[in-house]
Parts: sequence; C-alpha cells; structure tokens
Amino acid sequence: MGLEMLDIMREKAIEPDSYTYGTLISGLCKEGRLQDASMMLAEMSDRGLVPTAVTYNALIDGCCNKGNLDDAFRYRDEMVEKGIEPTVCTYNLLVHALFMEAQNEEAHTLIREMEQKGMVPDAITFNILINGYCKEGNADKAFKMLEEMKGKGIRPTRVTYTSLIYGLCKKNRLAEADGLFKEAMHKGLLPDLVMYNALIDGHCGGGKMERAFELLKELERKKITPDEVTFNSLMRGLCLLGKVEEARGLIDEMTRRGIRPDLVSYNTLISGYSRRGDVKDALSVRDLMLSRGFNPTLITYNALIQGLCKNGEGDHAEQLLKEMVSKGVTPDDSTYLSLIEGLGDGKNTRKN
DNA sequence: TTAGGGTTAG
Repeated sequence: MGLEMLDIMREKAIEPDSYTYGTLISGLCKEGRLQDASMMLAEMSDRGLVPTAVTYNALIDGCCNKGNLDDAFRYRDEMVEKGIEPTVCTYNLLVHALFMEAQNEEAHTLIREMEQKGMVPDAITFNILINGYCKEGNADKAFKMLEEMKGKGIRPTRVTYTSLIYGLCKKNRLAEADGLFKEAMHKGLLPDLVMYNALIDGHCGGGKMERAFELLKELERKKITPDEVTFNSLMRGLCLLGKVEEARGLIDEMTRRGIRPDLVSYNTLISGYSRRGDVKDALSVRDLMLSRGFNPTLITYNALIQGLCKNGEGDHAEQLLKEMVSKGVTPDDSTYLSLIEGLGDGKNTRKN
C-alpha cells in the first residue's frame, strides 16, 4: 500500500521527505518486509535525507521480531556511525530481544551500557528487566527492580504487575501472586485478560484447579472474554492431574464459545495422554489435529515418542522418528533421550 | 500522522 503511494508522489513530482520515508519504512517493518524497508532506507539516503532515530528503531524492531539480532545490532551501529543517538526505545528493543533469545548476560550488559551513558530508563525498560528476571526464575531480583522503579518515581503499570504475578507463579508462590493481583486492583489498575491468564496458568501449574476455574468465572463476571491461552492453561492443569478426558472436553467447550483450539491445545492434550501412557489416545488427538489443519510439531513428536518409549513400544517410536524427519521436523536432544531410554534394554532399569 | 513492555504446549 505504502509503496504505491510513493509511486504516486513521484509521478506528481512531490518529493517525499524524511517523515514520509520514515512512515513507509515503519509500515514495511511491521509487515515484516525488511528487505524492502532496507532498500527504502538506502533510497532516502541517496536523496540526501537523514533518517531519524524513530525510523531506525522501527527497523531494529522489525529485525528483532524476526529473531535477527545481528541485523538489529547492525542498524544500531549504523545509526551511531551516522551520528544519530540511540534512544531509550532503541535500548529497550535490543534488551527485550536479548531476553527473548535467552541471552540474559548480554541483556544485562546492555542495561549497564545504557546506565553508563547516563540514559534514563523508563517504565518500559523496568518492565522488560522485571520480566527478564521473572523468566529466569529470579522473582526476588524482580521485586528489587520494582522497588528501584518506585524509588525513581516511576509508577508500576499493569504490565509490571502481570510480569511479577507470572514470576511468582513460576515459583509456585500462588498466595503471593493472588495478593499481588489484589494489590494491583487496589491501586486502580484494572486487570485484563493477560493478567488473568498469567494468574490462572499459575494456579493450573500448581494443581489448584478449583481456584483456576473460580478465576475464569471472575473474569467473565467482569465481561472479559477468555481466549485460547486461558483454556490451554486450564487444559494443562487438568492434564497434570491426569484428568485428560476432562481437558479434552474443554476443546468442545472452546469450540462452543467460538474460540478456536490451536496447536498448543492439541499438543497439551497429546502430552497429557502420553504422560499417562495412553499413547493410543494421544495418537487419536494427533489425527484430530491433522484433520483440523494443524501439522504435528517437534513438541507433538517428542510427546508421542516419549509416551511410546515409556510403554516399551520402541519400534513404533523409531517409526515416528523417521516420520518426523521425512516431514522436515528436526529431532532435538529430548527426542533422542527418549529413544535411548526406550530402546535401551526395554526394562528401564536406570535409576536417578 | 513513524518506535518499545506482560500470558499457553515437551
């Protein structure tokens, strides 16, 4: 769309300015068309137009979203070379991307670089850091950052609370998570679906299904519509308790409500059955997912192979290994670990 | 009418 606009401008001999280019580049980045965005950046440079930090940030964001951190950092270097100072947003994008790729050390290094430059972190910087700490299982450090954030006069947002709730849940500190949820509401932050999902998932992971379903009712009372993430968590919780049939029933419940079960839904069920040793049922869900247009993934195959190996059906597991490879799904360590255990001597004599 | 943060499957 944007590119046609540029052609029209050219025909009418209207010279696009830096802002126009920036808008177009940003749009292309959002669509994931980084090659086109890069060409447009070159074109604007040829015309003697200087991109702004915002334009570079859009490009960096686009690269990060594709998991291409090398290019993201290249753009950062390029802007520095051109004398365009990276902004807090630039750092936020890069730090966030590093955490997403589990490159936590590098993320923390970048934060230090930011501090050394005298840049002032904002609420989003803190949220990224807090979430990073929560993801690495360091809830206490996350709460230290919360204090630091408050000390700098930056108000925690709903996102801050969601990350902290998630971090506490990850550590099975469910009562504290509930307390924090109340605290957020008390501070006038209205909970949204993501916040509820984080809390529900926590309770599901801890086997507290009664509380999880209570939260489902609560969010519906507030006219919030649950989504596939909500139901996938509930299904996982039930599966962990061995209640896989009940979990499977939620697939119908979702459909009834107009929520489309996704890949995660099916993989959750397959794992549930496999964990219980019911590989036949697991395979039936595999067929179901296929019939609904979802291709089995590495997670699907790993669950099935693990289930088969546990049942001593190593031959069938090997068959699935061949199948996954032929379908272009690359096995990983856990695939082979299952197979080694399953094919060993068939008696599982290994002790931990 | 240019840019950034939170939730689900082994």
